[in-house]
This record gives sequence, structure tokens and C-alpha cells, in this order.
Amino acid sequence: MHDQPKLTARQQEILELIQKTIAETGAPPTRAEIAQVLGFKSANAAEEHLQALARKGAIDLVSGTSRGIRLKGSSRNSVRQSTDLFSLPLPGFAQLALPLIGRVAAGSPILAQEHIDRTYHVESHLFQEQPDYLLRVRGMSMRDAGIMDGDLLAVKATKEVRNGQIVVARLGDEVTVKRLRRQADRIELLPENPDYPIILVNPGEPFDIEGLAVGLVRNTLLM
Amino acid sequence: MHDQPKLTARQQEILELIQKTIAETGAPPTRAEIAQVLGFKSANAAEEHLQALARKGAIDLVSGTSRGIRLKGSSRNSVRQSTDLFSLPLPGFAQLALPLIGRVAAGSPILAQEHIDRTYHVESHLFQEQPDYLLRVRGMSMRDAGIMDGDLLAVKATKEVRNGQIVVARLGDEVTVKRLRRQADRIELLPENPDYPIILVNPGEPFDIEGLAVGLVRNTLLM
DNA sequence: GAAAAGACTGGTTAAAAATACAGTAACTGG
DNA sequence: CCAGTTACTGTATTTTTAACCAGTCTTTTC
Repeated sequence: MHDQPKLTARQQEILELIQKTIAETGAPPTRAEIAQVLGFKSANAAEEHLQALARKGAIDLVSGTSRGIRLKGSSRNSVRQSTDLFSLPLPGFAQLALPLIGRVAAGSPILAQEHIDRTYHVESHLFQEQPDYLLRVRGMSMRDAGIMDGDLLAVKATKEVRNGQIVVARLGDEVTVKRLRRQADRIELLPENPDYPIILVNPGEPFDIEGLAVGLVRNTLLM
Repeated sequence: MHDQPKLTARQQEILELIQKTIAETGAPPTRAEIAQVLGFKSANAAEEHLQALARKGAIDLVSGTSRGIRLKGSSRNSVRQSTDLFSLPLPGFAQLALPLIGRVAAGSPILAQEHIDRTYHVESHLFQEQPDYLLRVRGMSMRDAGIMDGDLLAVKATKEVRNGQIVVARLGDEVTVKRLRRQADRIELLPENPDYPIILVNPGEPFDIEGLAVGLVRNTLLM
């Protein structure tokens, strides 16, 4: 990825202001807003900076559209919504980048790029075993284990799972979260909710262990 | 998990369109754009839907500003920045240090140094609202809300809590996690488990809101 | 069965916003 | 040294946009 010709200090400021505005308000600023924040007496100063940034490939300008500023490439990464109070970068502890898997399309591997909604960074010791990804749980089949619809299940991508553990299993095209019970003649996938049926997997039927549930994050507690 | 009045199917569509537009273009849509996508012949239809969404607390409308639609609460975290999901932000993502509070000794403030078991670092946007600490939950009184014994509750230290939210409350020397219901004459602390009693707090009794539950982490899923 | 809320069409208007044009001044690389 | 770029002020015009008002028809809710 070839990147932009270097920006001037002022242009960098403008770019950072755009990032900050998006982080704080959810939308890019107008020319007038940029001018006001930076103390320009004319919105045209902002306009020209924006055109310079567009020429250098840092942003795209959507003509005829209010707030039609789009960050390009690496500029987008530093957009994070936060108050600056806690944002001290460069941690001295092990970080883990966990891709969040939303909906898994039929037939494709879980970790396929198109499934990744976003990535969360957490300290690697947050869970007992190091997970490889977060899977958004759908449905209430594990309700009584405290795993609710919308929860993010931290999953370690392994086939080494023990009886009684909660696993991510694939049955043909479908991916499901259940408690595993290996019987002599078949495998049982147990829901933790009496309203849901036990899934029986007989030898020869399509079945795969995709991973082991090692933790849980719920970020939908507020409402 | 249902503090807001539920949205109609159409309103849900509008909300999803807003999320999609933000994900795809980096800014919320205008009324006219909403109308065009959904086939309305009048932008006013969109305007009225937006006002309904604002009334129901799903969004905020910033008056007098173009694209002044702000997602609130849970609406926000389904927004993914669609392109460029690979590029890992090496530095630069906001980091949050969360002290883990184990057992709270009688009579002392929750965030007292002696209560801190350890500190976890997570990305600040793992939760919708920024928490201030993690509290280890004891007991099963919130079982049906999916909050189990040993879970780490992410708590924002605030007294600004709304009816129906899950809060950390202090009753004299004891700290408890319950769903809050403010009645005309008293406050009720509701467990989410029929085996536990509702706690009634009458005026004059020692009572304090210590914080608002904004998320949950379970790291004891393995067995 | 009446009232309220929802889901629109159609039109209007004032404010917000993009953007073009004409300048001034410093600084910069060949 | 001088053309080109950066960094603005100031003015002007058009388009975009939010926001209101008056209706119609349907669906919920009490």
C-alpha cells in the first residue's frame, strides 16, 4: 500500500481534527466547523486544506454533500470514540487482538475475513486460556449457563476439548454453541435451556469442533 | 434489557439504515437520503421517523446541524467500519485500566486500595459506556439476567442511573447488584431470580447508588 | 368505537454548508 | 529570483438540509 505524500503540519492538524470530530460526534465536520475550531476567519481556509488532503490521498471529498469527508486508509484506524482521559498507548503487558465474528455464512470458515465485524484488544490474561476470536452468540439455547443472546463468546480455536466443556461446533453449514457430551456411540450437544432440544450427532454425520469457549463478554447490558 | 419503548418494524428499518450508512460512508444520512433509499416521496416521512426514534431514546438529534443523528447506547456497537478491517492499529487504540474489586469490606468505599485484587487492561470501547472498575459478583441473585457467581461486572461509578437498569447499590455496609426500580414512595432492588427476595428501601434507610452495570466479563467458563 | 400513534404525500422556508472567485503574504525548491 | 505551494481573509452564490405545517389513510390502543 503506497501511502500519501507527506502532509504539512497544518494539514496533519486538520486531519486529526476530522478524526477527533468523527470520534466525538459520529460525523465529519463542516468547513465552517473546522475554521471555527482552528480560528480561521474564513471557511475557505478549511476548504483549501481539505482539497490539499484529498490531493495527497489522505481523504476523499464527496462533492455536493454536507460533511462529505471520508477518511482513507490508515487515517481511519486512529478513529476511536473516547475521552482522552484514559488513552495511554504503548502498554507494557501482553495485548491480544480478538476479531469479532458476527454472523457466520453457510459453508465458509469461521475466521474468514468477511465475518469479521471489528477487532477488540484486551489484555491476554483476561481469560484463563488465550482465546483466538470473539463469537457473537445468537439465540437463548445456553441461557441457563448465563450465555445470552448478543453475548460475545471468547473462543480458542482448538479441537482439544473435554467432555462437559462448552464448545463451538459446526454441523454441516451451521455453527452452534453447546455443551459437549461424547457418548460411546454418538456425540450429544446439550443446550442449557429446557426449551431447546438436545442435538444428537451420529457417526458419519457432518460434524466438527471449531473451538472451545474460554470466556464471555457482554457489552449489551445497558438499555 | 428493555428500558426503551420498543421500536416499530419501520423504525427499526430506519435505525438499521442509519447504522449502515454510517458504516459505509462514515456519516449519518440526511432526511432526503433516508427517504430516497426507502422510497418515500417526501423527506418528511424520514423526519417523523427520526423524531419517533429520538422520543424512544434510540438516537439523539442535534438540531440545526446537517447529518446530526447520533446513535445511542446499544445502537452504536453494531456499527462496524466496513473497509480495511485487516490493518491492526499498532499503537493508538484507547486503553482502559480496570481495577478488579473482589470483596468489599464493610464500611469502606468500593474503590479503596485494599479491595483491588489486580488490574485488567482492555480496549475502552469493549463496552458501550466506559466502566471504572470490575466487580466480582457473588451469589446467584441475578442469574436470570445472565449474571452468574464469579462473573466480573463492569461498573461505571455514577449515580446517574435510570429505572430498570442494573446497578451496584450500597445498603449500609453491604454492596449488592440488583435491578433498580424507583417507586413513588420507596426504592425497590429487584433480583433476577425468583429464589431471592425483592429488597425494599424506604426513605431514611441507608442507601446509595455506587454505580451502573455497563458490561460483563466471565473468565471462569472453563472446567 | 374513539383517540392516539404510525406512516406517509406535498409543499414551504430559513439556516447550514459547499464551493467558487479575488486577494494578501510568507516560504520554498530549483 | 521567481514560479509554485502553503496558508490564509473576505465576499458571494448555489445547493443541501433541517424543520415546520397541513393533510390523508391505516393501525393500535384504550
